Amino acid sequence: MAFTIKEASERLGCPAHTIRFYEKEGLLPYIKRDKNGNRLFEQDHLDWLRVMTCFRATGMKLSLLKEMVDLALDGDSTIPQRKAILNQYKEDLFRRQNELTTALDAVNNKLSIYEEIAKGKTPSESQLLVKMEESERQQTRNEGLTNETKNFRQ
Amino acid sequence: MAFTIKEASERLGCPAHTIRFYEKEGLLPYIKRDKNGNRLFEQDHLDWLRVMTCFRATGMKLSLLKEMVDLALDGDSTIPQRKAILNQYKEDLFRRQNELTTALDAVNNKLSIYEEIAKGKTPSESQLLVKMEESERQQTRNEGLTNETKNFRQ
DNA sequence: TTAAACCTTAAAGTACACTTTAAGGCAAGT
DNA sequence: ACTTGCCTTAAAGTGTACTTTAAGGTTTAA
Repeated sequence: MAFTIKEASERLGCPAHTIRFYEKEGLLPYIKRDKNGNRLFEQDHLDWLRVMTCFRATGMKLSLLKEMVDLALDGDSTIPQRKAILNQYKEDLFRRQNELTTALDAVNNKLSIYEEIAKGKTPSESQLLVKMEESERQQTRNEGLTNETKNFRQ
Repeated sequence: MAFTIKEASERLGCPAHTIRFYEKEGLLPYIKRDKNGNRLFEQDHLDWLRVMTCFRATGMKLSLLKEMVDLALDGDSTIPQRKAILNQYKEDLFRRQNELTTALDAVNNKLSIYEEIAKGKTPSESQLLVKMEESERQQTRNEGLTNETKNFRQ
């Protein structure tokens, strides 16, 4: 069974123009056409598009996807190269996971500081993101000073 | 104690030009200057820069960082807005975590398919990313056919 | 005193991934 | 016949975040 570009677009939640762009970039080889030249997508194309969307959302560049497609077109002998690419990408994914964890910690810390301020408590000096709050509470004291002498601490 | 831009750059692993760019965009208020106009960074600035780098690496846009800075400059009364921004961002982080998990699953699946191929096994029909391999093994059979009749399945 | 190694600014350029625009073909319904 | 709605292409435009360039000022060591 074959799908029109609109059906593909709807199924993937991906703009038709983007799909055409991907095909033009060589990321989606061997798309057939009907007698009017309209694209016909097979389920396999949708599957691969979904994978590309997934990899793109997590930081893989189009150029790397292109490399993988080109290697795949060259046959099984390129599997070692493709394995190397995916293992490298996997490292990237782990690094991103760590970055997300760090960012979540920072956000939660910031939010807890807001709670402390709401309760009228003084936040700890050493915490990340605390200084910004302190500077805010200095703002009234800073009024009337020149820019040069303001001691805003982000 | 104050740091030059080079010292700040080295401590953060962030190009000096990027730091200047951030200051110009209003993300780093109240940086002092020495008598020659050279920037002097306090520890607080480095701390905030580190937070911005952390948030940037996890998808926060500069425009949102700018909003947060501007709100912070307006004092404690803007804490509800900043809380809303951070809670929204937290949702983004969770979504990204899910996307990473999905991508890792897809990568591991792909890698396991490579193993199966190495062992000469036929990969399961229904698995994500399998079709690409199949199409590769079809390549030899496809030779001699026109582009139109090729049935490459990505 | 002059070269190296910093620093400054403004502005232009780059990378990436779309996204939009313009111009037009085909088929089905009224 | 003609409007609607789908499709096509090539090319230009956009947004984001830097990054590089150009031109020049200051400090320090040889």
